[in-house]
Amino acid sequence: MAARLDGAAVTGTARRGKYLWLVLDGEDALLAHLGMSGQMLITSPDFPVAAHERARFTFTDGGHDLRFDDQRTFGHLMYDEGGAVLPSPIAHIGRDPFDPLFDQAAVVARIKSRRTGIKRVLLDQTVVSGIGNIYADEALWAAKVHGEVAASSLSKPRISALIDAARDVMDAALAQGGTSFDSLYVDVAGTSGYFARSLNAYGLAGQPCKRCGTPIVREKFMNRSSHFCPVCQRKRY
DNA sequence: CCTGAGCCCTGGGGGC
DNA sequence: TGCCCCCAGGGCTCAG
Repeated sequence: MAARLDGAAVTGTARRGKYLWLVLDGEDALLAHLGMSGQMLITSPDFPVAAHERARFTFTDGGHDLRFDDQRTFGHLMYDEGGAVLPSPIAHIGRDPFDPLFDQAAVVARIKSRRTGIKRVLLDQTVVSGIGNIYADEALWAAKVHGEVAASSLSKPRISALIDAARDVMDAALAQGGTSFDSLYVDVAGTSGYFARSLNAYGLAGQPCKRCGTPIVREKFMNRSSHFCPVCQRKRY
């Protein structure tokens, strides 16, 4: 990878869902996924080496380095030849709700065709990308939908409203720099976001629902957690 | 097809 | 203090 990157020019940046890539010489891609704990940091060259620095990119036009830090190593970097427009390893990843070509009617129809639980579908990155565990819980809370409801049992307008809720909550989170619980979650300057203060369900087990006062419930789900209001978010309605 | 389980890792926090 | 267990913005593969 280092050999192929040597002398390459970064001519653009792109993203699809949770994947991001640097366009190299207009043709190739340096593809990255941050996993759970990855960070892309733009730093001064004399900035100290972090405990979990995995890669460092230096530039000939002076100024800053680009560093990839990752504590848990669930993140990864890949060089993809010819991947400038869409790297081949992520061809199966669906467009995210911020993509200008995101076809909401088509996504709604595809979700409607699934009989599994709606939260599982929201997290399926081949259907709609970019939604993770936090924003799935927040979108479900906002749209008053229980995550275990069969996707096929929801009406198309309700599914569409759920996607709108996911887009809205991610938009609001972006405006505040994201959801940071600790120093693992930072932007390229190492700054934490403030959206954790605005959460309505995620991580709030036992605390009163901000709509109805009923304590938020936490349940195990796919080796993770789901948080929801047992009154606002009905399994049947 | 769909689903759940397991796994890839490190580190922080709580209970004993 | 040490030890153990649980937990963490994710996603892949595999068996059934």
